[in-house]
Amino acid sequence: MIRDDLAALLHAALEDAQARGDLPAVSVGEIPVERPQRPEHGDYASSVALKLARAARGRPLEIAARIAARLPSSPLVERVEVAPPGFVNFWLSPAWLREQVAEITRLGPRFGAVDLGRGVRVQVEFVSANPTGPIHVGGGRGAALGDCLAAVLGACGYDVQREYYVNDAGSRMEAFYQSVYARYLEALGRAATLPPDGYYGGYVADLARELAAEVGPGYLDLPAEQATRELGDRAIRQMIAEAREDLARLGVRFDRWYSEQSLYERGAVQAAIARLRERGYIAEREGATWFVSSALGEDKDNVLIRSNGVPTYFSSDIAYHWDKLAERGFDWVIDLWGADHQGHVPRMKAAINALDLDPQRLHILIYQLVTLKRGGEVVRVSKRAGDIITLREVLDEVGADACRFFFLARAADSPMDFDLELAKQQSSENPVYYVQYAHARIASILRYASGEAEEGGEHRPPADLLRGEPDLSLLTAPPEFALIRKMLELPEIVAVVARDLAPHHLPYYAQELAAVFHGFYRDCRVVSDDVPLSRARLALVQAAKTALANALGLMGVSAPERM
RNA sequence: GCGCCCGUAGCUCAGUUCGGAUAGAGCGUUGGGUUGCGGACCCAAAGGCCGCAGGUUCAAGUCCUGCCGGGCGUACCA
Repeated sequence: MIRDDLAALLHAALEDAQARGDLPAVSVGEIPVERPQRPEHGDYASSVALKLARAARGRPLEIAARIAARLPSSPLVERVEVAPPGFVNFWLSPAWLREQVAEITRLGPRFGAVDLGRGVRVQVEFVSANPTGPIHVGGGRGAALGDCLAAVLGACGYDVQREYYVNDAGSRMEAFYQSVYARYLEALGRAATLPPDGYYGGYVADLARELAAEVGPGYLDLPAEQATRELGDRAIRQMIAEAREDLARLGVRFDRWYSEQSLYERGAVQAAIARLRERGYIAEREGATWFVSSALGEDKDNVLIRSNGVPTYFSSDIAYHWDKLAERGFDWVIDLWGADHQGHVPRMKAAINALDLDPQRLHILIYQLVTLKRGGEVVRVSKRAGDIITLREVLDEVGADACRFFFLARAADSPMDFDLELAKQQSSENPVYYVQYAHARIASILRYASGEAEEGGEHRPPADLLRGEPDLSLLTAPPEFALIRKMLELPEIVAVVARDLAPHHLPYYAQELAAVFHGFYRDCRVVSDDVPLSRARLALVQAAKTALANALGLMGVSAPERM
C-alpha cells in the first residue's frame, strides 16, 4: 500500500538523519501517514516531525525539513514539501499513477486485497438466531455485517469459515414444540391451549396447518409427548430451511450450520463442565451447578445446570466455544451478537479463561439493535407474541442489494432506525443505485466502444478501439487523476475494514468512487475521434469498473452491466 | 443503581493505522446544466456552540472526568 511505502521512506530518512547527527536518536513508534483533507497539502502527509518535536527537543518545522532532506527517491513520489506547523507533504508521481491503471486491470478481482491474514484460520459466526421463528430485520443486519466481514477477511488472505449456530436445544425449544403441537391440534379441529410462554405468532399456526396437511391426522393417535417431539422436529427443520432461504435471498451462504443439540448428543456439554470442574471453577449450590466466574473477576457466578437438571444456554455455549477453539482449532473466532446479548460477553470471556484458552482468539463483535418503525411509529418486536417484521418482508419491499447496502452503511456500534415506509420510499433514491449506475454506465461505454452495442444510435465509434496497447501517458486531465487516486484508496479501506472489523467504510468508499467517476464522465469524453486518447481512457474506465465491482462484491451487492 | 453503546446539518449517518492543517456525504429544500459514449447523472446555494461543562497539549468531533438525553443489558431466558 502507498501509505506503507511512504512510511518506509520516512523511516529510512529519519534513520539517515539520526545517523548523521541531524536529529537526536529518539525513537518514534509507528510513523503516521495520513490523507490530508485539502489538495494543497498533497496526496499524503505525515506528522512525524510534530510527534518527534517534544522528544527531540526541536522545532517541528525544522525537524520536518531535516527528515525531508534525507528522503530516498522513489518512483511513487514526485514532490515533497514541508509545511507549517511541521508536516511533510507528498505528491504522487503522475507517471506512477498512470501505471496503476494497467496494474488494477491486471489484478482484476484481486485488486483491493491486502495480504494480512497469511492463511490464519478464522471462523465468523453470525446470525445464529433461534429457529423458533423467522429471521427478522435484526438478523438481516447481522447477516450483512458478518458476510461482508467474512468476504473482506477472505480477500485479505485469511482462511475464513462462515458458520451459523442453530439453537435447536434448550427450554425455548420445548415451548416452541408445544406451541406447534397445540396449533396442529387446532388445525385438525381439536381444542388446545398454548403454553403461557409459548409462541403465539401466526406463523406457528400456518406452519402447523401445513404440517397437518402434509402428515395428516396420524399424530392425534400418538402419545402427546411423542407427537409433540416428532411434529416439533419437523417444524424446526422447516424453520431452519426457511431461514436458509431468506439468507440466500440476501446473498448469504454459510459453510456450516452447527447444531446446538449435537453438542448434547455427543456429550460435549457435560465434558465442558467436567473440564471446568477439573480446574476448580464449579460449585454446587441450591441444587444447581454453578460456574464460579467470580473467581475470575466477574460480578457473580452463573448457573450451568439448573436445579431441575436442565443445562442453561450458557453451558452449551461454553462447549461450543471449546469446540471452535480447542477441537476444531480455529486460530481466531469472531462472533457477531446483537446488543441484547452483550451481558453474555464477560461470562463467555471468563469461561474461555477458565478453560485455559487465550481470550484474544475470541472476538465478540456486538452490533446495536435495529429499531423498527413504520411511518415513524416504533414497532415492538417479539417472536413470542408474533409481532415481528421478517427479513423476508423487508427483502420483498426493498430488495437484497439495497437492503445489504443499508445495513452495511452504518457502524455496528450505532443503533439503527429502520423505517419500512422510508426504506421503501428511499429504495429508489438509495445510494446503492448510484454506485451500481456508475458500474452499468461503464459497461455501457465499453459495449459502445466495442462497436457491437445498441448504444449510440447512428453514431459509431472508431473501429478497433479495444485493440492494441493503450498509451497511458495520454492521461493528463485532473479528473483522470482524481479517478486513479480514488481507486487506489480501495486497498487502504479494505485494510481498515479488516483491522477494525468495521464494514461500514465500504459503502461510503463505493459512493465516493462512483461520484469521482461520474465527475470524470462529465468532464472527459471517453470515446472520441482521438483514437489513442480513447484507448487510454477506455483503459482507465476499465480499471474503474474493476474497482467498483470489487467494492460492491465485498459488500455482497451486485454489479450490474445494465440497469 | 451498575455495565456496554449512541448523541455531528431539517432527517439518516460518515469522520480511515487508534489526536493533525479551513468538520463531510446522502436524502430533503432552492436555483441552474444535455445537437455524439446511459439525465438513475452533473454544478451551485442555504443549512453546524460536533449534547453540556471542565481537563490533557503545539494541536480535540476524536483522549480523560463529571453531568444531561436515548438504546441495550444487569435471570436457575436465549
